[in-house]
Amino acid sequence: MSTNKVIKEVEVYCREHGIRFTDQRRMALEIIASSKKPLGAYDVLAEMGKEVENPKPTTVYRALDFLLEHAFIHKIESLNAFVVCHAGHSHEGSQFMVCDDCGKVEEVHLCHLPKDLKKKIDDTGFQLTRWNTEIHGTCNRCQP
Amino acid sequence: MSTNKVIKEVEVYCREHGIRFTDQRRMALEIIASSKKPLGAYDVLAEMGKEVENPKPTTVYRALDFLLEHAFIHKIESLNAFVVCHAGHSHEGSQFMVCDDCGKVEEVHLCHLPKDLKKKIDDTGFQLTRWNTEIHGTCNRCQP
DNA sequence: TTGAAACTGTTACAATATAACATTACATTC
DNA sequence: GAATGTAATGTTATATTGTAACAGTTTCAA
Repeated sequence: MSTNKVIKEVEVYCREHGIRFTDQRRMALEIIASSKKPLGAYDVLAEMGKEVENPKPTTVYRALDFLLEHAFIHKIESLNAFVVCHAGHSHEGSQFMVCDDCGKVEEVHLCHLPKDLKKKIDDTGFQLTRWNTEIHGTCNRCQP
Repeated sequence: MSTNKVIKEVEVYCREHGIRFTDQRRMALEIIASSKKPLGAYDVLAEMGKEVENPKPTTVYRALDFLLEHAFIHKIESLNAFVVCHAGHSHEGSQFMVCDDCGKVEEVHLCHLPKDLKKKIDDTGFQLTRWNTEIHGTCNRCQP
């Protein structure tokens, strides 16, 4: 999905939900959506620095928090890095394939937990709010 | 499982596999195994500081790297913290329930990926080496 | 017993993330 | 359109997490 399309969709979503999609937030999302690989917060910061004068970490983290909160982006915890969400719908869980060779990440859209895991969780009385699976390995293109 | 039992098992495993279970490694493992909650690297460092003179981050991270490599401990990526592994066998994937209230973490021992996810991965030609699922929510005890 | 590999010591620093408080913009109501 | 409350931003400083680089020591096996 093109960066423009992502931005447009988020724009619409925000308008419809009375959420403020400010310049900083838009800029951060554009940067992340344009990248082929997950970006760290300080990568985003550096990119923002090309457009505005001397942005601060706080600024970036605030924008990231906003984007995460509304699931416009996801955090890849094992990389401390962020990717745009292409799901087009909200979901409480995510799954990613992370290539340790080229660094690219692909989201797997099976937005559900396996039955036996769900059962085990329910059996313990655990009330889940969100979950995340990160699968490391080597992608198709990077194999010998 | 008691800390002592963990240590004993790891001792045996290391002896049988010709791996060196040094004092620093033992100390780090004892500290993590004794904790009811995941510990950050600097928590471990602080604990080590009670037993030896002024340990350094490098020391802790080396011990942690060793313990992770042999899967005696796991890293909870979303917390930057470490827990002992109670599986008693090696496994390429882990699943954790993380209580955002009390901070306790429980490992779920369903050491396999769901079929449909495995299929999707295989279909893309991705070669997986390891995976990790972190489930956040509220544990039984912390619910109203 | 010696040579290679693994482990440890030490110093410095890089990378990631947050706290605290002041200021500005925005939307609502009077 | 002025007053007011909330959300967003600006600014400074600092906390937390993690590595690099190189020297010294221990261990184990040939």
